[in-house]
Amino acid sequence: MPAELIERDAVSRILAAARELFAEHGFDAVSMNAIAEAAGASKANIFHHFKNKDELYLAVLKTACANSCEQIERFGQDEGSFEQRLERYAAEHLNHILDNEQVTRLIQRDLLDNGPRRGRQFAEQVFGQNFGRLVEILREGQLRGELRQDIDPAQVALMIIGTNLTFFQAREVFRHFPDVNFAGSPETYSRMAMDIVLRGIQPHGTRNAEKE
Amino acid sequence: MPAELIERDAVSRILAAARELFAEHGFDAVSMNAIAEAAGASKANIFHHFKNKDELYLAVLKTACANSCEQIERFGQDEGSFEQRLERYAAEHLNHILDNEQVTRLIQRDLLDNGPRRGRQFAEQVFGQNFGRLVEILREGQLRGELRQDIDPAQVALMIIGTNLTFFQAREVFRHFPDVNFAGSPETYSRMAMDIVLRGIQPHGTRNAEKE
DNA sequence: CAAGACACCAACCGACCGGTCAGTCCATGC
DNA sequence: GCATGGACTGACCGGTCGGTTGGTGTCTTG
Repeated sequence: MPAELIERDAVSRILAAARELFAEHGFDAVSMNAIAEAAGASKANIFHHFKNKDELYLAVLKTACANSCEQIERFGQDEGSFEQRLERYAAEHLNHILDNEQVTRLIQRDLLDNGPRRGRQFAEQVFGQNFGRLVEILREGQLRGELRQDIDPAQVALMIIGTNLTFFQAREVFRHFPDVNFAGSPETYSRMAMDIVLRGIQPHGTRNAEKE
Repeated sequence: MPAELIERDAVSRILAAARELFAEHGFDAVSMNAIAEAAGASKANIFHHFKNKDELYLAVLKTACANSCEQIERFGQDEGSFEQRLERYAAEHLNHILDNEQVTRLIQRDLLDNGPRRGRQFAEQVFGQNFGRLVEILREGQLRGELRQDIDPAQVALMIIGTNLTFFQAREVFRHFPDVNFAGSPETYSRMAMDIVLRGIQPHGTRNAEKE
C-alpha cells in the first residue's frame, strides 16, 4: 500500500497521513512536519492546501465521517425478522468500527476533548447516525410488539453501541485477562451480547427464544 | 516532621494541577509551564520533585488509580440478593466514574494511546479491578443458579461497564438527541439498563422479575 | 556557628513548534 | 511567445517546548 500512497495526489496523501497520525497519537502530539514527511510533501505545501492545522484536522474528520456514515446507512437494512435485523446490526456495527480503527479512534479522541472544541459536530454526526438507525429498528419492533413496550429504545441502542465501543476500546487490555475468552473473537462477543439483550427486551410473556 | 509536610504540600499541589490538566487536555497538549502556573510553583521545582514529564504523568496516574481502586473495592459488597448486588454495583460504578470525572477521562485517554506506551498498567489495573469484582459477583450468582449457566460472566461484566463508560463518554453529545431522555439522569439510565440485563441473564424458565 | 541537605526559583538552553515568504516549476490559454 | 496562476519548495520567523544551570533562603545537625 505504500505504492498506492505515492501514486495518489498530494491532498489525499496529506489527508491519509494526517488521519493515520491523528488517530494514532492525537491532535497535539502530531506535528505538521511529521505529517509532511509521512505524506511525502513539504510542510509549506500542506499550508498551501489547508489554512492551518485545525482546518486540516477538520478536513480529516469530515472525510472520515462522510465515509463512515455512508457505510452505516446500510446497516441492518435487509429483510428479516426484528431479532435478525438487530443481531445483524450489532455485528455489522462491531465489524465496522474494527475495520475502520483509525476513524473510530479519531472520533473517540474527539469525544474526549469535549470542550467548546473543534470537530464536535462530526462526532455527533456519526454517533447520532448510529443511534438513529438503531432506534428506528427498535421502534419498529416495538410497534410490531416484538419487544417490550416499557423500555426505551434509546437505552437499548446505547447498550448495543456502548458494549461494541468498549469492546473496541479495551480489547487490547482484556486480552490478558484470564476471565475473558472472547477478546480475539468479535463474532463470539457480538453473538453473546445480543443473546442477552434480545432476551432482556422481549415482551414479558413470550418464550419464543428457546432454540434447541 | 514539618519538612515532609511542606514537601507533600507542594508535591500534592503539582499532582492535582497535573491531573486536572492531563485529564482535560491530554498529555501532549499540557506544558510543564502550564502545570507549574496552575500549581503555583516554578517549573524547575516540578523537575526537582519529578525526574521528567513522563514520570509526573505516571505519578498522577498512580495516585489517581490507587484512590479509584480503593473505592471500587467496596462496590456491591453489602448483603442482599444477587440481583440487588448487581444493580447496586452498576449504580455505584456509574456514580463513581461520574464523580471522578478527571480520573475516568485520564484512564480513557490512556487507553486510547495503546502503543508500547506509558501508563498502560494502571488502566489495566483499574479496568481489571472493576472487571474482577463484577465477574466475582456474577460467578457467585451463577453458582447459586440465579443466572443462566450458558452465559459468560465476563461478557455481562463488559456490558455493564461498557454501557456505563459510554454513558459517561457520550452524555454531553446525546444530551441534544431528541430520542434520549435519560442524558441528565444517570439513576434512570442505570435502572433501565440493569432491568434489561437482569432479564436477559435470568435462567431460562424463571419468571420472577415481574413487576410488583 | 559551620556544614550540609533540601525546597525552591529566575534565567537559560537547544530543539522543535505552527506558520510565512519569496521564489521555482509547469500546465493552460491567448 | 508569453502572461497567468496553481502546485510546490527550502529557508526562515517568533515563540514554546522539555529540561538544565547556578544560585538563594531555610532548616537540621554536629
